[in-house]
Amino acid sequence: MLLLDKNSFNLKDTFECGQCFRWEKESENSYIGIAHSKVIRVKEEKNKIIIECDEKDEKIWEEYFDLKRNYEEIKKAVSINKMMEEAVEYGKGIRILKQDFFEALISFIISQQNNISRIKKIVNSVSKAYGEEILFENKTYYAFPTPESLKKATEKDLMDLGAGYRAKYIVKAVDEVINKSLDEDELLKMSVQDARKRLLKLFGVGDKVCDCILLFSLGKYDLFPSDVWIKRVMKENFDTEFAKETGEKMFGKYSGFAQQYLFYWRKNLKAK
DNA sequence: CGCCAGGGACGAA
DNA sequence: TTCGTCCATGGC
Repeated sequence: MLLLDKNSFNLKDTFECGQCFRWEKESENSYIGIAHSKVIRVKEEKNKIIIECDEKDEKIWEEYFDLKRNYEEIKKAVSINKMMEEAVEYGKGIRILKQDFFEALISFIISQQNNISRIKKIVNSVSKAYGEEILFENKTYYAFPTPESLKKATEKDLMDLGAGYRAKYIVKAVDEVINKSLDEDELLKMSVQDARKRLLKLFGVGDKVCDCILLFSLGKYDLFPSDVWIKRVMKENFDTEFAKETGEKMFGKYSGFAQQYLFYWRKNLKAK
């Protein structure tokens, strides 16, 4: 069990800002999620955030929840104008989760041209069909499948689970992970530019999905993944069609954080 | 019914 | 290089 000060960690902001797909609200002040083949509950009580976990796993969750990072510093640094101040204020409890590489790879392939509730639905059905069962408080949950297990899924299987035209992308990505043509450790050793180039070679992985994988699982925080919402907010506020380039120039090593505050704010709050 | 969703492949110009 | 068009699917 990890006990944290509530400052700069809000459950709703972190789990519902669109970065992850396997967390569900359990009650007014608790969420249950599946990550690293474990089910875990995070609660908010008084002024504390409580991560219910085994003592032996604390290191895992410390990394997953990015607990060592000073988010107050980041928020100050990206608050470069009125809009950013507003976006940061709206999403001030966001932490960028460090998710499993294979899970992020497949999940963000699924995310393309899709909406968040359906992404979650598909990721859950894939997990239920190919992931390991986890029993938690007398309920069965399913871990995100290993590459070896997901290898059993054919394109048709994945279509039947709702993946749509992305099914063929998933099959190929799984193959490349299995045969080590795509390897997490190798990506980590590369420069960001080289890691991008490698991921962009994958069938069905373009700029946006590539940046999400790098940001949300490999800790490349100097990227500014640009989807329709980010393009919209950058166009509206900076009159630019080049959201990614402009964002990365403006926010540098904090691009990924800035991007997440903006996405969450623009998508949920601003009408029109 | 048409439009949209955390896009990308593909062929045409 | 850039630009249309198509791709599955469900919610509204």
